[in-house]
Amino acid sequence: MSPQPKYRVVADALRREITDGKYESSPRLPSESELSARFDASRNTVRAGLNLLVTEGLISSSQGLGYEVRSHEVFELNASRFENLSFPQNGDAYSTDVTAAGRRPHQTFRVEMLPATAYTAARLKVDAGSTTVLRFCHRFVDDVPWSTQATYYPGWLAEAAPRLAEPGDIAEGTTRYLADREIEQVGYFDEISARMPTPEESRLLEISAGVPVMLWTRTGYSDTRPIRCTITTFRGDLNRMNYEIGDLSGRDETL
Amino acid sequence: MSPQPKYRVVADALRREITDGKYESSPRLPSESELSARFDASRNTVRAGLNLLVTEGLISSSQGLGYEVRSHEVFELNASRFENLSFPQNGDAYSTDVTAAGRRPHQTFRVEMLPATAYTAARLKVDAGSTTVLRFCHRFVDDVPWSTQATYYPGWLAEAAPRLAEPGDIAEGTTRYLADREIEQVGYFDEISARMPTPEESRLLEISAGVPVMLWTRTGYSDTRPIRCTITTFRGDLNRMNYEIGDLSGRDETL
DNA sequence: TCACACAGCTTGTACCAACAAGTTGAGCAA
DNA sequence: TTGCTCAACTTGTTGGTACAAGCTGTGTGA
Repeated sequence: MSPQPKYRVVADALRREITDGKYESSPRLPSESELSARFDASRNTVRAGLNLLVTEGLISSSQGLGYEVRSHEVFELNASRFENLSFPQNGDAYSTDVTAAGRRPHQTFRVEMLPATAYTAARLKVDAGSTTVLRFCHRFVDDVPWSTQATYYPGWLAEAAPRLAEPGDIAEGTTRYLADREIEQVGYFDEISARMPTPEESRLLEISAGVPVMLWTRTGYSDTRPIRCTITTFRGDLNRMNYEIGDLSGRDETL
Repeated sequence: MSPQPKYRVVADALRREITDGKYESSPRLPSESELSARFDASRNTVRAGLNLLVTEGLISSSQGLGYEVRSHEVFELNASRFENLSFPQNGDAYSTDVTAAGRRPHQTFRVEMLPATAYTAARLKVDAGSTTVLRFCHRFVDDVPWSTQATYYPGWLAEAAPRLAEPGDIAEGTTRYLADREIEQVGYFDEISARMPTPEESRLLEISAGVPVMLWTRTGYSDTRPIRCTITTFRGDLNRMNYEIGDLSGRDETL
């Protein structure tokens, strides 16, 4: 027999109750002192158990209010819809998607000139430290922070298309603007990874403990070289990315 | 002035030192008692700060040894490579990929009959609770648990292709086996999400605190309906998924 | 030389105490 | 009725103590 630590017993019992649906009617958990009495454990031990569930993303706590079972509502994100002239994705896709879902979109926007990091330099095939243009979006759904999107353009492209580096919005969309300068995106390379958020990301996305972020890096190519690199950061618990590949005539959309 | 809690001060200072590369030569952090003296804080407070970094995935601890900065080594996973007759992916792709990377692959395998969950039923377009065949793989790289892969086949398909439900391996690969029975996969639909692991997943993948899992669900379709649903679970910190879309002649592979 | 015990380090678990700070509702005062 | 104060709850922070348990090197005994 290896006796489980008491705080794990607490966590396991509560996790079981949660997955069994005990808190579906009212998501509020018993208070620390109630649990302390129930499990004959000190408040610290109960807190250790609760903290385990928090880092698992199962519950969240707020001072003065107590612990609650977290509810997810997943947002679908179709990533294989090709971005091109007839189907621009820049910003508009986000607005239309969110509006279509009956939610209210909102975003802030800024433009910066930055030296390329190792990560962006490798993808844009420019020297690390060379100048890049960053167009940065902070997006909200119903005033809840949803994602950040940082698109980096290589310096040579900003010279050929100077409005990229200007602070204002580009009304016709960057894809169209670039195409008018004979730079067309014909393919892209997507990378997806997940990790725990940095403090900066936690702040921007208002992420509490136990929620990972998904990182989606899309490098866009002309027929000869990379022309942009978009890094999108999502809350992992609220988003699901989709790719459609091949012939999907056997699929109807009523998932 | 809003004075930061002391444990956050500890976490911020150590996080800063880590990102500045102070522990690159030797990943070992000072002991709790040393940090306690340095920050003039109790051991409990220092532990709270360290725990924050653990849940952020930055460090890990082991009893008797101390705290260490975690190192990542990312494994690339090309998901857009189409699985079909000329390019089967079943199991073989994993082995060849891992071997190509100079690592040693190893996997365990089992077959089960299971009632469909809401999740698999919706994707396979069968009734929840109806019988499905699960073919389950637990995969290791250099004896480190790497991923689990659960492929569910609908009951009607298992009747048409009985070897799916038999415990043994299918030497020619399931894709070929199904094609010989005139069931060909012509398209698939991928869904990717991230969350913190369940205790079961932590156990199977030997995941410590602060590491999310990536869930990759691939539903394969024949020209008329879904024929399988594969749910792959990865360690988020060790894997990156890639998709190539469109014309990538402008991309060379030396990323 | 070799094997084992043990001291001295590390983190893990568990308890106690006290106060700070956020939330809510009761109840009083205008 | 309206608005405010405040008590009573909640979790958050910080300190303390004690012992368990894992790891490593020293040194003793065979």
